[in-house]
Amino acid sequence: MARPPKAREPLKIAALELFVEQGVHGTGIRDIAKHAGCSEAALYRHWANKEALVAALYIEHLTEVRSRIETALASQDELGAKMQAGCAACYLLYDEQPLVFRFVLLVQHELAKSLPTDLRMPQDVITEIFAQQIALGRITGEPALLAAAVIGLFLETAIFVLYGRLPGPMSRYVEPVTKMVMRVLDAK
Amino acid sequence: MARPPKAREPLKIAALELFVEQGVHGTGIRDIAKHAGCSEAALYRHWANKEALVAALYIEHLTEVRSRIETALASQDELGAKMQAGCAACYLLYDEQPLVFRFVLLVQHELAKSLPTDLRMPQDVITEIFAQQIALGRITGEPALLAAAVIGLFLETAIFVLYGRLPGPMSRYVEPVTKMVMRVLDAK
Amino acid sequence: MARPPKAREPLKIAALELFVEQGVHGTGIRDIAKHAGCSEAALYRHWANKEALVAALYIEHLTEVRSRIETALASQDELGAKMQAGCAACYLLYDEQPLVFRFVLLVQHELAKSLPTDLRMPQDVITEIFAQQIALGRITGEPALLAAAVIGLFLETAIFVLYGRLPGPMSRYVEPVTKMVMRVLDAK
Amino acid sequence: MARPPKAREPLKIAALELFVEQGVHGTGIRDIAKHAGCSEAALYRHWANKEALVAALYIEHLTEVRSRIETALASQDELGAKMQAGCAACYLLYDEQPLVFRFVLLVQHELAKSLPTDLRMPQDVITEIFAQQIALGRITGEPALLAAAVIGLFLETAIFVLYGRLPGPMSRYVEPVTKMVMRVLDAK
DNA sequence: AATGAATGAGATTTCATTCAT
DNA sequence: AATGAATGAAATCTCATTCAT
Repeated sequence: MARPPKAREPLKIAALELFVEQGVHGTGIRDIAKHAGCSEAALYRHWANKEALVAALYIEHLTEVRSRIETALASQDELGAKMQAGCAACYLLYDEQPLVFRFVLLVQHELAKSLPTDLRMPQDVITEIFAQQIALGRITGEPALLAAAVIGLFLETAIFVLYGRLPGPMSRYVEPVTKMVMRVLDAK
Repeated sequence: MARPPKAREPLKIAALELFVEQGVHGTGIRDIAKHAGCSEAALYRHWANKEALVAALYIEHLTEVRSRIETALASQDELGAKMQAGCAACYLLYDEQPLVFRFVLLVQHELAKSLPTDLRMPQDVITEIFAQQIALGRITGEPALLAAAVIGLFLETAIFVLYGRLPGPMSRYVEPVTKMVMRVLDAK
Repeated sequence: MARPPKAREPLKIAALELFVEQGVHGTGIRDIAKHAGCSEAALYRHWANKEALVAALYIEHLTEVRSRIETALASQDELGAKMQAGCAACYLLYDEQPLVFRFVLLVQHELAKSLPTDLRMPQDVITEIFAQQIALGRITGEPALLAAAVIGLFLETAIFVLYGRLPGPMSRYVEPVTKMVMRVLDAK
Repeated sequence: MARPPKAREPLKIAALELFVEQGVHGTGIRDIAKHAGCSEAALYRHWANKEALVAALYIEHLTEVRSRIETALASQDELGAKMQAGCAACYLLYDEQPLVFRFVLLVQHELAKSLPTDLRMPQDVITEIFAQQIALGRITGEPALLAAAVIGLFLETAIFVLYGRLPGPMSRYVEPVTKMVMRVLDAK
């Protein structure tokens, strides 16, 4: 049996931190390896290159976020409760693991190309929920448009907190954001 | 009278196009010069360095967007009409000059550091409008939070169109987005 | 009795294939190990390093080729018969074990330095044969020059087949090449 | 007007020398730049990468060799005279510009892939000559096979000189090689 | 015994910027 | 004035080899 990987997790942690702090392009392999306490070459045993590392991190954390949302939404029956639960789940994540949330948020546009096209995104989850609710007659409108509105409302609030335009912690906005979301949805 | 500079505009156009397509970090001086049909050194005649070019472009276009919004908002008295005018102004810009809109939208996070901190942003404009409306008793709430919600709702719709999750043109969403914005604001 | 090594043969086969396809310098240890279905470290259990593997492969296969030639030449008395037998032996090898032939052929220049200088080469065998024949008065000329001519004539035909300039199989050229060789030698 | 290129020719000369001495794989960009007295980056203004430099050098010198052969062949009417002129032209090149000849000779197999498929090779020239001579009834046989035989005979003699198996200068072999070539061709 | 992780050294290549003409 | 050549520094990545389990 070969020795167990000792650099993999430190590399992931270092990369996440530095990508959030300095941006993906602003962070070099050197930086990551130094912070992880290993050689630069070690990175290449675990990921084909820097881009693959970024994509793997993004997919991993995006999937985590998506799962949280799915779990939260499935835990409630009524639309308002679903929205509140989903919002709470994400905003708590923001407070508990700010790096994960920020990474997913900040990196998304840099990756459009190199992602698998069949990756299920949080947007898909929200859009489907709204399609269901429309089918049930609870709300009206175009599912994708409602999803865009709700997600934007929800995310930009987090960005305002991120850039200091609104004071933290994030969780304090669960209630007011949920209310605004429900007004947008204009549910019966 | 001095003859007009020949390389300046082509360089700006090329830079805008390439920054949107490949990102700022992904675009090199050689790329820009080649697309502009001039030499690499020419760029340094007009801007101190690449960073200055990026900042100048961003400030110019952001200012344009902000001015459009200010003009549109000032052209109307009532809150609903203001929102509609501002939304229409921006979404028309999206359809007419998609590069400008995308540049301002996509490049913002890449630039957080290297920008003057006193730059007046569209967010400031919106936040002030809401502060005024609150002072007038037309709406209630925290101005920055309302601004975050409205801007997010408005922008994410554009991002959905950008990535093909919603069909274009952008201008078709002026009315429904305005309606959702007004529901968020819950104006009297 | 010790159990037989399990990785040795797969490594040799994989190395041979990859060296022929990609060149010695273009083939890495990881490539070889992956193709052989074993670990990279396994290679170092059987050879001191990559260079030693290359040299061992080359010497083994070159010796095989040389032995075939020696055996074939020794099996006949008359010069024409010798040439035909040697040619047939090699061209049959080409058809039966194309990798071996190509390896010896293509890799030789890549290796000039790292080989033992006292390695007996096919060229030496041919040169000696011609020296004998000259001593016997059957042919005239400079042995090394005749060897160069005959070997070149013989090898370049194989290279033409290798690159598709002449159709295979190689064995179809035994007779015409032998005839040309005999005309070059101008034997009595 | 920009400054004239000062590094291009020194880079070509250095590359040719080092490739012949140490092999293409054994020669690094560093080596080349140091020998040329310029920076490593200078190379990339003139060629896209190392491979492109190798290919450009090969094509340039191969074309030169091919032109010499074509000129020599065209300068004579009779087959024997053509062969002698072609052989003399190449062997003189070997003596005068040994680097060029060795480079073309040693590098050929490393490049099979990255070459334009429509590159006219010396082999094509020889094959066509023999096809013509066959059409004229001067010789008989398969043009490509005769070309392989003649080229191999001719080249391997040079390789023997290159590796010290035959004494130089190369030009001393013009006459005996031409005679052997004519015996191979068995011309009327 | 055998693995796959880890590494140091070095390779190629990119880049924004400066320079010489 | 304007070009394209040249550059130093750094980035990414590769490689043969050694190490720890």
